[in-house]
Amino acid sequence: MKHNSITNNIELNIVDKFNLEDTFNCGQCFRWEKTDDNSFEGVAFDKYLKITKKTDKIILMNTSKEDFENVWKDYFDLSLNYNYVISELEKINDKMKKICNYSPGIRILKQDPWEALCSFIISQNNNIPRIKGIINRLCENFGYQISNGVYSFPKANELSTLNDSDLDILKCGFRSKYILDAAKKVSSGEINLNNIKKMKIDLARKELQKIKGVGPKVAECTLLYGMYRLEAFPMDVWMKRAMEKIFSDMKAEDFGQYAGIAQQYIFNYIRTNFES
DNA sequence: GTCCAGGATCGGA
DNA sequence: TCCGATCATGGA
Repeated sequence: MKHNSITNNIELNIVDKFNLEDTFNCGQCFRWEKTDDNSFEGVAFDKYLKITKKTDKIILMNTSKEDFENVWKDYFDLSLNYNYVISELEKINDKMKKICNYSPGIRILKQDPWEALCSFIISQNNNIPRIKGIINRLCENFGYQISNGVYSFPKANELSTLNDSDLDILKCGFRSKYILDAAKKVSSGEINLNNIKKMKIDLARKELQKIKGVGPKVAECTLLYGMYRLEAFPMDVWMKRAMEKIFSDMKAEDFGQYAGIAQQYIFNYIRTNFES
């Protein structure tokens, strides 16, 4: 018989400059919200978490040691030394150094591959508040209830049996048929996300783009946020703007093995500093 | 009313 | 291969 695991607060001494607000609000995830008491709450891998920062500590509230070891430690990418990553990125040039200094507390969240794929299909030609709304409705209508008012992200096989009109409730427009195509191909095994995760990146890109509604940008986001491929470098309208204005002499490949993290710092910088 | 949002697809040059 | 129109929806 399975007994309840002991829940408790888990305190982490802040490694690097880990900043919750920047990490959750930099456009890589859509299921974390700030609470009245200046914490954040969200769901990942079917687990709810409330997390907060107090001076020199990050506090994971009411969680268990197992969940920390099995889920959150990886999810928050706690094994990677971001001070080292930043020191490498700063070698690129002075502009990159300045941008690293702007929001050095961002970490790449190691999200579930299917959730990342599905979320970024929804993100196309869309804005972040509406993306969050659509994903909320997706979870409330087709996920299962984890606890009061908290829902899981529906799995591919849970969506694969639906038809187009079932998704009308999401109000996601032309993206419905893309979500269903992805769900069918992933649940049938025609597209195997676990295999793609380990492929050479060019082949991985091609495989993901076999799904309708998945082009270069969505594939790149899936690789970076859902498959921890830090060399992936998503180029959206903001990044194109930044590459023109700031890095006109550079290409994605010039940012090295941590290009994805560089991209995240650049994206956050240009999106929160847009002028003229 | 027009424009835009972490784009992709389609048809026609 | 490249380019413009189009795709739903909602907020500014």
